Amino acid sequence: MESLDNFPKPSVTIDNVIFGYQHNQVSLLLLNRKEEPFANTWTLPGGFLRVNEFETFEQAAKRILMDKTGIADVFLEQLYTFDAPDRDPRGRVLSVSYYALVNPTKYDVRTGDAANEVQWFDWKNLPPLGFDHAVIVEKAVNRLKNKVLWQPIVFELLDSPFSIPELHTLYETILDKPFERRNFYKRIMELDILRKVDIRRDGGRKRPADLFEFDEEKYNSLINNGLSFKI
Amino acid sequence: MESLDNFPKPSVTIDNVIFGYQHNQVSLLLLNRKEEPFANTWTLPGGFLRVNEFETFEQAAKRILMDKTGIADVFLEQLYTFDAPDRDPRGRVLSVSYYALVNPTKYDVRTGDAANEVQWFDWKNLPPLGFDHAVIVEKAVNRLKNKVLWQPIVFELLDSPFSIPELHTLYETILDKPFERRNFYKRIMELDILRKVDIRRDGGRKRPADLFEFDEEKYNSLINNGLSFKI
DNA sequence: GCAAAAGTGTTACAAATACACCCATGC
DNA sequence: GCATGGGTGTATTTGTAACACTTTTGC
Repeated sequence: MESLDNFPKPSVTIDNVIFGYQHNQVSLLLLNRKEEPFANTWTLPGGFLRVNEFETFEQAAKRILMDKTGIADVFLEQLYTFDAPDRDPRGRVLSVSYYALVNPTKYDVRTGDAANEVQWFDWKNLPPLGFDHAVIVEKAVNRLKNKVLWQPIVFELLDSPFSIPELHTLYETILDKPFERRNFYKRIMELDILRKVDIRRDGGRKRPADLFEFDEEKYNSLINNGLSFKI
Repeated sequence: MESLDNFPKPSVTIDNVIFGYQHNQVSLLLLNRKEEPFANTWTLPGGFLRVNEFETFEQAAKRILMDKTGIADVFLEQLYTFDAPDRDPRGRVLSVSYYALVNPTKYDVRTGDAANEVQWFDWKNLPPLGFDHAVIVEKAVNRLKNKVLWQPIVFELLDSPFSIPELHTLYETILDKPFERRNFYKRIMELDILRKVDIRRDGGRKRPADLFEFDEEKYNSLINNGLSFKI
C-alpha cells in the first residue's frame, strides 16, 4: 500500500459565512485579523482543520465559530471548496467553506484572542475582505437566496415567536424583491408548519400581529408525507 | 507571518462521478483498482491533487479523467468535499468530488496504467464501491436530478442532433418519473433553445422524428434577457 | 372616530395537465 | 390500409397575481 507521504499535501482551512438578521437587514459576521497575512483586515471567521485530531469539517466549523465568536448551535451547511492557487500568500491553502444562520440577539458576540475585533456588518455594506473571501461571500449569498425558497431555514434568523409580517419582511429582505402581502400569507398558512401561540406583543401603535412558532415536528411529518416546501 | 508547516495537513484527492447515457439508461464510469487499498474493487476515477504544481481542482479532475479513462472536454462541476476521518484506510484523506456529463459514444474508454479495468455501469445496477464512493455517488445522483431541471446540461449526454422523443425519454430516465408527452413537447419548444436541422434519421419502421441541436448562443442570449430555464 | 397595520375574500389571469386527434412512415 | 410512433389543438383544472374589504389597535 503506497504511503500518503509520497504526495505533497495542501493546507486546509475552514471558513464560515455567518448570516444574521437585525434592523431589517441581513448581516454578516466578520473578524478583523490580528496577524499576517491580512493583519487589520476584515475576513470570514476561519481556521485550520485539525488533522491530527481527526476533526471533521463540521466539528472544525463549530469550534472556530465558538472560539472566535462565542456562537454555538446553529444551522450549518457546507458551501463549496475554494482552490485558487494564489488565494493565500503563505502557500497552497484550500478553503472548505461553510455557511451558518444565526439569530444575533441570542448571542453576545465575543472577540477571541486571534482577532482585533469581531463585528456584524450589513451585507449591503461590507468592508473590503482579505483572501478570496469576497468570492466566498458572493457564493454564500447566492446559496442562501436559493435555499430559503426550498427549506424552512429563515426561522433560524428570527426571535421566536414571530409574526407573519416579520417573516414577510425577512423574505423580502433576503430575496431583495417584493412579495404580495396577501399571497405571502396564504402560501405560509397553506404550508401549515407554524404553531400559533396565544401571546401578543403590544406596545406598538397599531393592531398587534398574531405570533407563531415554527413547528419542526409538523414540518418533518409533512415532508415524510411528500410535501415540498417551496415559497 | 506564521508558517503553514505548524499545522498538520491532510491528503487531498479529486474523485469524479462520470455520468453517461446509453441503451436508455444512465450509466456511471467506474474503475477497478489495481493497487491497495481496495485493490480489485470498483471505485470512482480519482487521484491526488498535485499540490506542488499548483494544480486547481478542475485541472486535476480533467487530468485524472484523461489519464484514467481517455475522456476530455466535458461538463464538469464541483459536487461536495467529503471528510469522514475513516474514509481512507491510509490516513486522513479528503475527497473533493466533481461530477461530469459525458456522451459515451464520443469516447472510447481506455484503461489507464493504474487500473485493471474501466467500465460503464448502469446506475441502477452498480457493483459494491470502495472507500465512501457509494455516498459520493448518491450525492451526485441527487445533484444531477436537481440540476437537469434548471440547466440545459442533458444535451451533453446525447448525440447531436437528437429528437424530442429522445430528449423526453432521457428526462424520464434521469428523473425516474413520467412526463406527459404533449406537455413535454410544449415546454421544450417554448424555451426556444433548439435549432431544427433538416436532416432525418430513417430506417426506423415508423415516421422519423424531427431532429434538433442545442443552440447554446440562443440559450445564452435568452438567459441574459432574464429567461429562467426550468423544465 | 381616525389612521395605520393586521388579517381575509374573491376575482382575473396564466400555467400546468389531460386528453383527443391528425400525420408520416414501413410493411 | 393499418399499425405505430411523431406531431399538434384544445378544454379543464389548478395555481398565481392582483386588488378590495374588514378588523383591531393607539391616540
